[in-house]
Amino acid sequence: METMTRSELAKECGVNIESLRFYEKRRLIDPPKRSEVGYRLYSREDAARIRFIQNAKKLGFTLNEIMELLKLRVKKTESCESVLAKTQTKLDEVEQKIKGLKSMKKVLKQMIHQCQEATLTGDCPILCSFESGREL
Amino acid sequence: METMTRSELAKECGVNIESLRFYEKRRLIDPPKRSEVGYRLYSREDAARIRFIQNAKKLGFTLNEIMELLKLRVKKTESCESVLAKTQTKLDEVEQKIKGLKSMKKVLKQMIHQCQEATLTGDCPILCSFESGREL
DNA sequence: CTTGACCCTGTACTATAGTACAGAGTGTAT
DNA sequence: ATACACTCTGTACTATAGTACAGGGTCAAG
Repeated sequence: METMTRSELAKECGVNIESLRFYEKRRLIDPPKRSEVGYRLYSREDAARIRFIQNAKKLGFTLNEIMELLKLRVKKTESCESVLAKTQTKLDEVEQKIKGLKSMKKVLKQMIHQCQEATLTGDCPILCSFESGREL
Repeated sequence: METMTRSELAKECGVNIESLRFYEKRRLIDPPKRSEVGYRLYSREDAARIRFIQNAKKLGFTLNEIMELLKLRVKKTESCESVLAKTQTKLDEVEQKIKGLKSMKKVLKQMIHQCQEATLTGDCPILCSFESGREL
């Protein structure tokens, strides 16, 4: 089975080499197998997981939230209903985020439109139409 | 003109009272007017700005990014082209985030579907179909 | 057989975004 | 007039998410 060293994995995923140890400590990735002298040997799956973490981070999830997402992995020990409920909760969160971003997108487009029409009023469209919702 | 004290604004926007001072220091809000003895007097506009900051934070923007968003406010001193370009950049970022979240949404929906079909394979759909993109 | 590039552990430092607290002044309610 | 709730400033502490470094071991090339 193909394995990677720490620096290989770090390079492939574009993360700092120390972050791998950090994610291991934070239990976002399982402790990898070790070579005879104790070198970490990462698998393709570890690489996938690291990439997932990077992506989720860019989408504004915290490491704790990412852990929850990863734990949605279907474990035979857990009831289907429980996984279903948690997944639905995450789905709702994601949909809320999309909604918020779409509203921000609308405002930015509006600004571009206004700008192109050269109607420089000094008003701030971003504030004007994005301030509303208290809960996102 | 209607004004608010620090605690009133904090309560209205659901933020910690100290965060207001913090945002002022970080120049995310303008220093508010002061009463004769030096008490901060916030305007409706300050409240809108604080709500905007809260919303943008929930969408995964850092305070620096939020500052940039707020600076898109059309200033007469700045050329229309410059504002246009910056706004377009922000728009692209927002669209990338939406794309990423939609892909995550798809996976979560897939999981719910799989769960309902009771096909508990032990595979992790989240990892399987979200690992791919290196750049988001 | 040593030199350089890698690996190990533990610990310390950094940036971001708050949050809390001390010591002092203000404002009003009884 | 004195409690109490609020404000001010400055400074210190916290959590999150890394990032760097010291002191040591490993390994492959020359």
